[in-house]
Amino acid sequence: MLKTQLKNSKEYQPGLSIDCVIFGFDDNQLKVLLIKTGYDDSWSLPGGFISIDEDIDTAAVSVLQARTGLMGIFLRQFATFGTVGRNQNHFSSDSLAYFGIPPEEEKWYKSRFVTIGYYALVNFSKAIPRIDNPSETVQWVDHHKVPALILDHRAILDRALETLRTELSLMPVGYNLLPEKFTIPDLQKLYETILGRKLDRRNFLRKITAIGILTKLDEKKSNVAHKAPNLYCFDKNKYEEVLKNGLTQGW
Amino acid sequence: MLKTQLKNSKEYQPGLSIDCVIFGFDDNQLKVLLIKTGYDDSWSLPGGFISIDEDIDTAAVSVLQARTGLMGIFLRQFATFGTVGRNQNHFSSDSLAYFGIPPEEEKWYKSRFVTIGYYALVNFSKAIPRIDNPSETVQWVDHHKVPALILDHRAILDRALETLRTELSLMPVGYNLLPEKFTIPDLQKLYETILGRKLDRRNFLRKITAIGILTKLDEKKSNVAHKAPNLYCFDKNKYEEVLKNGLTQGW
DNA sequence: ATACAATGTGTTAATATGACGCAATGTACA
DNA sequence: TGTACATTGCGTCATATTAACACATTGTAT
Repeated sequence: MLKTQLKNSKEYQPGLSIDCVIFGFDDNQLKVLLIKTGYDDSWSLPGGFISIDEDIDTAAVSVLQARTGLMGIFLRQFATFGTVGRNQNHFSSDSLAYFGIPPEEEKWYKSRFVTIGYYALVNFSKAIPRIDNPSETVQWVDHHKVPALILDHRAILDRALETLRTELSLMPVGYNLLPEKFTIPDLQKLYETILGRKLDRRNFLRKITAIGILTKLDEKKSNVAHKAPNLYCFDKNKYEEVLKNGLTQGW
Repeated sequence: MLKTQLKNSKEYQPGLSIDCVIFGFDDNQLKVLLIKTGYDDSWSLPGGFISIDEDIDTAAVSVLQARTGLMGIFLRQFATFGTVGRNQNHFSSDSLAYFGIPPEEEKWYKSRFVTIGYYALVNFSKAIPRIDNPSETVQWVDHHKVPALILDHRAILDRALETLRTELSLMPVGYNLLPEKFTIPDLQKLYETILGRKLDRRNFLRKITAIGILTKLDEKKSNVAHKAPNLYCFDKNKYEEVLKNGLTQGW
């Protein structure tokens, strides 16, 4: 949550931070980008502070860009977390010293923080987890196998997933999580993973194609066992159109 | 936005405020509770600051309670607003002096603020608009006739209404906006007002009763022209149940 | 060649939705 | 007093949507 930026605390909006739940899809798993600090090997969501002259949305984009190297990503604010004790006793003086925070800045870091939660959907294959501090680890983790997280990050993650599930029925989400060319079974697995339940193959195909944002390519997936599924891509124009109007149906 | 609380600024979370969009329903109109300050007759959403030792949700409850006298209300955080310039040049030194802010506190008020938006649904007949400063006016305004508002409050209001519309299909909202006993036509008018379009009478009845949260009373509305409609009330238990599971259908 | 696992397409019954018809009720006014 | 009228309550029907399932097709593995 810290090392990405390191200005003087006066240059940041006080008492306010950003935390991002960055989702990716790979190996039929919904993964989340997590960070392990070198100080105490604790895991956390990637986050950062808000420059005093920066929109909160822009700050979120910065965090995302810093961690994944990606731009123009699907990014959405979903909730703000601000119970009183949420970051109480989080930073010890030792840890701040470890992170290179000068003593006169300690008070700022130890004060009460409210955090704005954003979630992002990224194309796993294009995202490169970035480390700007060698003692940090940035890692994709299956959302079923998330370790203990600092502060209330677990609750933030849960809320993000909950939001994603709800929004899945309101808009076509796959576009942001899959590579350019993909198969319908792939897309279905993505939906099943997010929703946490099985869907009927045939009904899924009918519904997803009925939306009208998929283009069937004259190409099949290669190197697969059994029958090779057809490849599809998203029709970006129609996708934008549907995003505006919203979807009606559920899954 | 100010006068509700007036502690020393050090007792508040810096750079962070709460704004509430309080909805009520009366005279077949969806109304919003607005505040006119005595200083320059400008209108704003009721809001306040967050005590350093107070959860943000609690702060929102406080604002609501201070303005409507109501407790145990449906209150929901919907978005956080934080573009850089949103409160730039909002408070002049003159205005702060008018509000009784000592000069040494000016810097705090003039600094950049991020605001957390909450919306509330209240029973109009039970809510008593409260004025804690005689120079202020607290008033219910038809959401179609909202005057110019300060800062980005118009955008906050719009987002709140948008959220309410979406949530209307996800949960039974009427419970919080209507008096204990009400008629189906009343409830329909509420839905129509929120959604901004007409619904078919007969289909509405079918759908709303199918949810199973309404209890038909052995009583008719009195003092009405034409045929007296039956009175209903909400079944609080079933309502809670449905809230948990969520609704599927749309309107 | 044949078994197998997964894909592509079609069918059908149940349910939900939207668009109406019509009788019943209670007030207003001749 | 009784007739017009707006509004309510209940029902019908055609159509759209959904869920559940059958079957032929394809390409790999043995």
